[in-house]
Amino acid sequence: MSKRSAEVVDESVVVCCSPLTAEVLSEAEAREVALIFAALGDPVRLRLLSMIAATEEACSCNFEGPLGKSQPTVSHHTRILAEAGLIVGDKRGRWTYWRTVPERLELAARLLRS
Amino acid sequence: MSKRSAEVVDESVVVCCSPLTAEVLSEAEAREVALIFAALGDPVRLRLLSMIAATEEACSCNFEGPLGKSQPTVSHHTRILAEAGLIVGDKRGRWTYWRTVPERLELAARLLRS
DNA sequence: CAGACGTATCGAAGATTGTCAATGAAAGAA
DNA sequence: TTCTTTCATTGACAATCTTCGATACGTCTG
Repeated sequence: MSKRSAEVVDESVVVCCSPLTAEVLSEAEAREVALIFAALGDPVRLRLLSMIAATEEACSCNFEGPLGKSQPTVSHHTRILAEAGLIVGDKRGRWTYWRTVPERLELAARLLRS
Repeated sequence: MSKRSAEVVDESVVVCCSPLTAEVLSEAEAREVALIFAALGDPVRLRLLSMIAATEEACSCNFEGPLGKSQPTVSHHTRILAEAGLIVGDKRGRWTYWRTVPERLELAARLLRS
């Protein structure tokens, strides 16, 4: 969380509906959309995302083992996914429970449909 | 082209249909899917892709100006998009004409739908 | 309170990536 | 043939990214 919290997504440029193939992207639009796909462009984060999706209410401690990555590394990746708006974390007690943001995934999918 | 040609996509792991959120990805699957999204995770490549989609039969020389990038840089990005299977190049005479691969974009979109 | 636990942050090492000047290769024009 | 044009490749550098050990922070337990 560089700004305020993991669930804050920069909405300075509103990425809405039209597919990439419908009109040429401006530089600002491209920069924001790239943030979403870049978050999806890492194998560890893809597996992390699918693990979070597999269980509602997944806590970070469940990921280190299956991913074979250290705790700081897992924390780093959850942060990037959260900054891209793809997941949100719910801090309850000592644990942080993560869940996906279906609308954000749907938005990304819409961008790719022609 | 590290292997044979820009349009050859490594199909060692068949990425087919089921969304990321349906089941936990294996490491090999994640690695291949990440290749697609990583290709989409750069602003210059996103604009390049949308430019190619905007005109059927787009030649590389049309991109340097609008993108504000050098010719080798444009070539580098078209190669990455091609290796991800998102575009294919048709070399006719002196020009290379690029076009998108809708099925590949549709596949990427399907991976994101829950 | 002190200790254990889950997570985030810091700092640094190593790998990967984006970029461009220089060069090469292939095709048409003169 | 020689020159020009279009694109790919090479080599190099800076910026970014992935990773982890060390450390700090907040929370629960005893």
